[in-house]
Amino acid sequence: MLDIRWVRDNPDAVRQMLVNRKATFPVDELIGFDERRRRLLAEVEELKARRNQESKRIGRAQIDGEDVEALKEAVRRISSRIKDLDQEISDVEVAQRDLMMSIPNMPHESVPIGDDEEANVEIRRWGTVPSFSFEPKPHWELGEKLGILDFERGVKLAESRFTVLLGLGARLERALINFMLDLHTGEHGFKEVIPPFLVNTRTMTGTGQLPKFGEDLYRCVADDLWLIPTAEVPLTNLHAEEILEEKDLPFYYTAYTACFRREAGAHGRDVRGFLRQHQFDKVEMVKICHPQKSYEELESMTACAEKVLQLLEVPYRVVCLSTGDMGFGATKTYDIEVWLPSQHKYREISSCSNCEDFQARRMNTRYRPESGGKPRFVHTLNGSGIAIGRCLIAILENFQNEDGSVSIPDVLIPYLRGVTRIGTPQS
RNA sequence: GGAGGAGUGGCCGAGCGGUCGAAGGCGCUUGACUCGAAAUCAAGUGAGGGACUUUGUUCCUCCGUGGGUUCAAAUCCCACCUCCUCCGCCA
Repeated sequence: MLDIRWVRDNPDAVRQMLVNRKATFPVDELIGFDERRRRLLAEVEELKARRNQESKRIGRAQIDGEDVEALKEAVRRISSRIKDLDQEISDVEVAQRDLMMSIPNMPHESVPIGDDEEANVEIRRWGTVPSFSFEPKPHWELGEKLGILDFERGVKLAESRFTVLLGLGARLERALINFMLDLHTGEHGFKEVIPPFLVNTRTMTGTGQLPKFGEDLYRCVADDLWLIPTAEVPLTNLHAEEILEEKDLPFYYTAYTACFRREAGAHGRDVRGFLRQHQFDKVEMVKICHPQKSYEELESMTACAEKVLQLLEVPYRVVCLSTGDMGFGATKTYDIEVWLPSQHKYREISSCSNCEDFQARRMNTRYRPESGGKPRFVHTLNGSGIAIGRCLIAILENFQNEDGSVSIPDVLIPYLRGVTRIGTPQS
């Protein structure tokens, strides 16, 4: 959520942002609501001041034994008018807030302006793309042949885009989770969290999934709870409605959770394989920090995600998303993309974003400056650290051998109790 | 799920329908005392929004949440939420 006072003073900047993001939003309507709200507020507050004064007068007059009926009647009329105005204000506030909840965040000035992923800017590459002496197979072929990915039974148990992991596939998934959590807690200073996988509407609204993107979420209607699409939601909301001490900033949280996404707009995209699932595992990183530190925190958090791939020795690149490709709440986003030999291109495996105070406003998460003064909004960041399923894909494809077996990256071998290879070599 | 009890400021805890944004205590901040600390004493110490002669004064709102009664609600009524105790069920 943006600051309405800032929007009021900078409507043209907001309009330009909407063009850059290829979004539409009724800026004038919003400003109209705000003007009306403030006008009504001034009127009702004056009436309330009068009512409070007159009521006290009635109390005193009664003690003195005066006749107060006429006074009462006058105040009754004021109260009735106040009630009408309060209702009107509440209606305007609801309407205004609904609109405010649907404006995307202002991108940072360093973000490339463009319509879509074509305008994204590559920042750096790491590792060498493997060259195979044979035609590398896609992960779904490798996984099925090795008996570690079962797509048919996933569909049987649930529906399409659900997959069963078996044997060393499940073990590898779990090894990746443990490896990443150990890295972030042991080397990067994150506190490990196990949050609820279902959250309420308020929490979903705090990070920006609601009200706009409900179609992408699974919902438990009977209990009015939603399955989390990412651990960003519960982790960022840990401090919702709190005033933190400046000296306690920053907070670093990491969590493994399953993530649930309806993929409503993705029909026909990545239909084969494990890349795009309704349920997938992810280790997430969240930072809650001082406003002046959020951009350096974005750089260091991206480095934390990169470290995972460096230790696994999987080639990747980092891109800075353009205004048209960036998420709703972000001011700046780095995507990390891993090399997938079967597709001969880089595919997203992590997304690290600074949201500045956009989510903090929605959640009402503030800190008290040490120098004194009013509480101020914190900045929040989130990043995949990293997507487990896609990481498993990257390992299967990049570490495949000609005989269809897959070698295990050195760093994971202890996590697999010494297993160095999935599938026995045939030659 | 059934039966009871409770929700007040950072914490504990008072609060006859009007002078209560809320006693008292703890904690915290500042000052005095001290070589320094402790103790003691004094003062201050919630949040949000608005106005103005914009660092000070003033107004409005907030006592779990939302309604209602009333000239006036922390205080009365209703619903909901959360927590605690006991019983039942359960990984």
